[in-house]
Amino acid sequence: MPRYTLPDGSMQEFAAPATVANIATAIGAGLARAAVAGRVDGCLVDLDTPVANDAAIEIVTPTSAEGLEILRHSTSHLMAHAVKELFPTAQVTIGPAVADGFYYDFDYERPFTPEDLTTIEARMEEIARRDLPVVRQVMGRDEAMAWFHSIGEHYKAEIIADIPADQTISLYRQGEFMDLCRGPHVPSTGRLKVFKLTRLAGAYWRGDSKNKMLQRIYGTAFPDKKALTAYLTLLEEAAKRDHRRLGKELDLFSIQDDAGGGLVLWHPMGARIRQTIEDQWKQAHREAGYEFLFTPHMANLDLWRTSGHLDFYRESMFNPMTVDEQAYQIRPMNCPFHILVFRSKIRSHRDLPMRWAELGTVYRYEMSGVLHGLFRVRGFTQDDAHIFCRESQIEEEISAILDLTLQTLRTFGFARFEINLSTRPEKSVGSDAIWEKATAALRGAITHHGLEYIEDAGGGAFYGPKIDVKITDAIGRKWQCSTIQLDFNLPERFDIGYIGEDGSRHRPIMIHRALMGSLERFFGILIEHYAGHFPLWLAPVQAVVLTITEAHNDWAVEVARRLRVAGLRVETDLRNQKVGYKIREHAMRKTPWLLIVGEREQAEGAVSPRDRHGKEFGLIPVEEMIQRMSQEIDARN
RNA sequence: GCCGACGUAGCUCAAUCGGCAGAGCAACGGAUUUGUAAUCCGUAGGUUCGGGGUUCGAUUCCCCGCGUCGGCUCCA
Repeated sequence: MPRYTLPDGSMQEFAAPATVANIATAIGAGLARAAVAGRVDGCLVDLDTPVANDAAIEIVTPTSAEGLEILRHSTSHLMAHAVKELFPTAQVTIGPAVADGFYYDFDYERPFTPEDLTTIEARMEEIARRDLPVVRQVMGRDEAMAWFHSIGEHYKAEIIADIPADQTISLYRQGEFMDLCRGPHVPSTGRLKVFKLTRLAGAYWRGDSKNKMLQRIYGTAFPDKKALTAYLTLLEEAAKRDHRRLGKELDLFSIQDDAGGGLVLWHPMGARIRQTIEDQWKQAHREAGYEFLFTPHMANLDLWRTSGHLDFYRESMFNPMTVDEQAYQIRPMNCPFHILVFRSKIRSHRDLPMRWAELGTVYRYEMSGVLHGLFRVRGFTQDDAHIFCRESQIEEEISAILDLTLQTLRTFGFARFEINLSTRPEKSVGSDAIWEKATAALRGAITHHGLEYIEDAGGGAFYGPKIDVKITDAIGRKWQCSTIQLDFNLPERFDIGYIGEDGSRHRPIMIHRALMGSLERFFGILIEHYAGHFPLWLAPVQAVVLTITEAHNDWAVEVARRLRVAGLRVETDLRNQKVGYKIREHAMRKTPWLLIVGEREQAEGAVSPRDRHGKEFGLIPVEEMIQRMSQEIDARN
């Protein structure tokens, strides 16, 4: 008499071993209908799996992350099934669920077309209507390989060869279609109702550019129509916020062939925003006890040899140039220069910690195909800093950096963070002792802030552990900008040291950190986060004074002058146009405040403000308006 | 770099089967003196991404190049 424990602690008792589906039915018909798989003592299984003994049972539905993943994975099989029916000579390869849906890679003699996608989708719907049971079966390794070879699915056979010997080889059959898969899967194709094929792409077999290029079809699936619609709406919203589009519309920046791909030209309005960002950054760093450095954009190649970049970073570097028969390298990083400054004289333990920041522009070679607006470029400015400190100072410094990081990100309107701690990888430099000590210090700094974190064991760089901070934007997308990395390698390579209290020479700890990462990329993220509606303190034009008729020009100019004196970025619009015309234009430029001046305003020394949402405020004296705007700006922190 | 799609005026887009390259917005000129998201009239604007080919004739078809966009890690 097996007894099954449910997540809420209650029990279900059966006379004989039941399947997961039976248990779901016993709990409720609605749950049974929604169920896609089960979790038995923590392991995901198909619904028709019998559970012989007492066990903890959980019914998995598409409302959970793993249930949705199963739904999508099953939909990818459905797609492969449809493709095999329509194009029998296509070979199936792999087809997992991914973040927003799923994909399946095929090897086929000709490229698929967008029309094929429509056909495949229609066939998928048809197969779903057949409501074919999806059945798991286990096969011997050799038998499975032979069978896949016999039906011409050589990729599948190759995959089997790579599956560890201790793992069971399972296959899933739906009608005539049988695919190698670990599972679990939905019980029948009829369960797949809401899906959509989204795009075609090339993808290398096993992600390796040395291998054959396969054809990838992306799609997505959801538990219900509403969720799919919501997803498509999000995509539209993201497209509306696209920084490349807004960058053009608002005249913020451009990237032109005449200069080169991945090289950003900041136009005046974009440059204003950047200056505001930089001012904010500098102020925060001064307050946090940083000094600023300026270092060159290129250096003798030997410097990069010493730093080791020439060995392990070469494919991201531009080729060196020749200067007076010497090789020079445009910089992909700033750190070696900061080390040279450190090394320029003898340092005492009393000097430490030293915090040196630089808005350092670097150049990195990116393959032409990966360049993408401001997000992936070849020249960008890092808000870089290096802290040289003693071992005993690590935790305190990391803690201070975390403070500065979160404070900075909050200022820019990000409130949700995800913190990742990456620890020692297999290949690494530095002693066990220092790794342990440093990792503990990082962990300590995070918990000291009362923050949650995700530990990525073995995910650190070879030269030290690190903390990465991800932010969530206004439409829920995550971006990693901030990084705090310990470095046990460069101090060694450059043989830097300080004189300790004991009079002997010690190796300092070096911390690399960037809060925004790349100014270009961060700017792109800000544009999309705010959808171009920058908060007042960042807006390139904070207010436009616009007149009703020419009779009010003098007053408009005077209003603008007073705002400007108060430190506000203001323009006038004196054109002989109707107010509606001018309002529309400035509204489209997303100007936060429009200050309308006419007869009444002029007579009373006032303006009639209109905010970016179209809200009107009546007559307000100029000085009061200045005060209101100043308060709005000060509220950013 | 590789696979696929795309490339027409500053922007957004049209141009039937291969037959005179167009519209709206923006720009410029003029009129209008206007109260909360587009006043009217006019003018100008083109190497149809570049090069080559097929053709009487190419924005259109073919080849090469350049660029843009979507992808190329997420394990069967």
